Amino acid sequence: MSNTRDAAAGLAGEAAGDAKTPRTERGRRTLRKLLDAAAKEFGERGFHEASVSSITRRAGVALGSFYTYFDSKDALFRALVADMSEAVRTSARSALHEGMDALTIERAALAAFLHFAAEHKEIYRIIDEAEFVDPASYRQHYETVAARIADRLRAGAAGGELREGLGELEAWALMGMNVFVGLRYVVWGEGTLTPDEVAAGVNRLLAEGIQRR
Amino acid sequence: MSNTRDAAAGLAGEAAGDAKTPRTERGRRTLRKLLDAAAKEFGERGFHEASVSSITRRAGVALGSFYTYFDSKDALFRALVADMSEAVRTSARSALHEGMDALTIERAALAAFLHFAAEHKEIYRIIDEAEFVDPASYRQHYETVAARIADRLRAGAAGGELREGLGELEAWALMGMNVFVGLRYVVWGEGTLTPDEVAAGVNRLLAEGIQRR
Amino acid sequence: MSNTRDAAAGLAGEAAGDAKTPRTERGRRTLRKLLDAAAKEFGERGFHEASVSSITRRAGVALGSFYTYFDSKDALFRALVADMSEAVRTSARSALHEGMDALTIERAALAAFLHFAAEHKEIYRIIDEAEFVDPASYRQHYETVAARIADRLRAGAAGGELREGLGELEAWALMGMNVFVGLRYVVWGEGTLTPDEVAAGVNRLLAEGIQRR
Amino acid sequence: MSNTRDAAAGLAGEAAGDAKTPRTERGRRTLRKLLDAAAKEFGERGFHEASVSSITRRAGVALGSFYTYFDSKDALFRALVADMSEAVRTSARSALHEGMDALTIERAALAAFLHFAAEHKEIYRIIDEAEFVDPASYRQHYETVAARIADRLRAGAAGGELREGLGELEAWALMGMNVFVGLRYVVWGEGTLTPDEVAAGVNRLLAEGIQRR
DNA sequence: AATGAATGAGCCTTCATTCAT
DNA sequence: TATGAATGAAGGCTCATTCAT
Repeated sequence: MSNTRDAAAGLAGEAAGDAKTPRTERGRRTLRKLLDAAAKEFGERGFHEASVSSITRRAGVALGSFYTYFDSKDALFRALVADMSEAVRTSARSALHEGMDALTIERAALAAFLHFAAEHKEIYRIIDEAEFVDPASYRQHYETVAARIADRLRAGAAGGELREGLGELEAWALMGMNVFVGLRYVVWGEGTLTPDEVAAGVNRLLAEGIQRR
Repeated sequence: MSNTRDAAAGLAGEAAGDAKTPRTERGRRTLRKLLDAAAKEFGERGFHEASVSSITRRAGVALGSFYTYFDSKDALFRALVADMSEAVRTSARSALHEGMDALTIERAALAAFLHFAAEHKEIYRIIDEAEFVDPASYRQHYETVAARIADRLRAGAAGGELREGLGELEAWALMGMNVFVGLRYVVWGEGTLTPDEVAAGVNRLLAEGIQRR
Repeated sequence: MSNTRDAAAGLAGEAAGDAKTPRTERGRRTLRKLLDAAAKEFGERGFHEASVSSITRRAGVALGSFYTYFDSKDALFRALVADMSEAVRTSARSALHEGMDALTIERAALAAFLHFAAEHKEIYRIIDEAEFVDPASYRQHYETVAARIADRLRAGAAGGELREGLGELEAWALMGMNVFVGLRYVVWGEGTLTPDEVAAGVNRLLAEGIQRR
Repeated sequence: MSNTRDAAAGLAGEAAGDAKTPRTERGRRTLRKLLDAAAKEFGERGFHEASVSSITRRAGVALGSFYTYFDSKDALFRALVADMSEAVRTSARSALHEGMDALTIERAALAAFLHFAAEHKEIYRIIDEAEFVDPASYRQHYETVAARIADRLRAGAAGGELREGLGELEAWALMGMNVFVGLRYVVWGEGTLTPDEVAAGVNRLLAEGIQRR
């Protein structure tokens, strides 16, 4: 994550709240190595199985150096969650363009998310584990995403493309759909459907529902 | 969980796979106390923060007694996940009756799930944490639930109530909706909507979709 | 051991000091089963790896029954060591006959010991481990054996068959030879030499020494 | 052991196989303290009664430091056995000089061993206990020593000083003598005979045997 | 006598964090 | 900044022994 431009932005932003700001270029590189190693380690083994020493070993820095950049293992984890949360939202946002109709927007957002998840499978484990390690950020992540979706739904209704009465409830439902199909078809794979096929299928369900007409 | 009739059934069934069967009545009581204490402890503190010794303290039995009934902390957790997984499915199944139409069935299943979750809030933490502690059972839980939903959707389509082409993808989407609205409105509460209102709202979304017609 | 006549005698004798005497025939059988199971268990796994519960499991009796016959795991071990110690000495004694000359006596005693060890390989582990579990009986065992050997050597010298001046030192040396060749050729085997060949070789060494004449 | 020159050599050699090599001088000191404390602790209480925490307490280092240098209590024990085994052999070897005749060599080797044992009484307990804790190294120790003795006996025979036909069997017998007289007169003491007197007595037995001539 | 559940002290090991260099 | 040794609290698990039936 943190080796992409978006993440770099994220890092400079929210993640900085938990990481200590390096003063030298060398320090900046060390911090980057730690963050990358941590994303892999947490993604593969989960927060509790991951150890600070294996993260530093992976990053190729000394154990003690860890505490030059983070106050604690928890702080690193929080930085990472914030980083990823920001990155997912950024990826969705950048998939949306002027002039798309409301349904197309939802499809594009889901497709973007699925592609993102395909490249960063750690994201599920890391954000899900926040429920246990840092409940506040877990909750905040989903509330923020839901709020965005709700805004789009209301805008669509206001624009006459979507039916009236859509709001928070529908946003959460929609978000749940997206998360679960991502888990099933992207993370667990078994490659039956591509991200775009999944997005199309879900979009139809979203548009028409399941009732025969 | 294990103090409900359903759970008792579950215990005798799958959970027994991980717990050693007591031979005396006293032993049966001790096992029950341990399971109940564990559900609370894991629900409140999560797997890693929970300690065997605090579970036994809660249960009012000696530390060593734990190992009379479980091979390890992990084994207890697995027993609990199996127990809960079984119990959720049982609660949904028992809400369905002959003669319900396909959409009503989905609404009833969701409402049942929400009511169940309201009474057993631990279920979210415990099943979610299985992703980290026992990934196999986590996956199996959701795959089993999805398979049931998919069956119902196909049956509804066959019966002419639902549109053609519904299958696994839609089942996962539907399951995701249910799980997330449960998290938002039941577990996190803030009491804005009752379980039945949530079920009704989601059901409408499911039936018609979001498109204006 | 304890299922041989000699051992039974031993049991009624010294071992009784550590085992509680059963009052009924059923009790006698249970005690016997425990002793036999213990000899196997201690022989295979050593004192510390052996557990009271696995001994009772092997013996086919309930865990609690153990304490009907022994005060502790240590007491059982002591009983066993005494039992074996007695049995080894008995086996050597019974190999000696009137009219044997002094060197033949030593060869017969060693051969008897080696045959005994071949049938009761546990003996090495059990007696050796006494050094750690019950040092007094370890020491006593070897001192008793050495005293017997010393007596025989002195008798041989008195009878004019052996040279003058033999005593405790030579007895310990002789005992060490016997124990080590038993370890090498009987317990660790590799079947290069039979007990009788070993006894013959050692006896020649004993008779003539190693110097060229 | 490790505070002697020989042991220091041993440490750098075989023992290093089980201990992690320290990178700083301070680390080297800590490792040394642990090894010395362990030799005492194992010698006094035996492997099972010794606890890692009492070893570190004795060494004056924190509990956790133990695991900076050893993977486990077992690994420490193995390191110690290798260390001691090496040290005994070294002490014997260094007692032998050019020009000694075959019998003198054996006497000198035994005397050296007895003096060594007098200063390091732990050696008996530690090597003997290897039979239970690490059987492979126990066996290897004695096989190595026996092989050395056998080589010397064959060389003596080739040189015309010892009789023909000496080999492995006689080596084991000789080793057994040495070990047992060491146990009796050095470890258990009672100071009746000095190491040199013991060595002389055993050497005569070895040279002439016990038969009257 | 026999059974098997219950007890709890004790031990090894891990690992986040701090310190000295 | 960087390094790696040092620290010690904490926790899972074993098992000899005792109890209740």
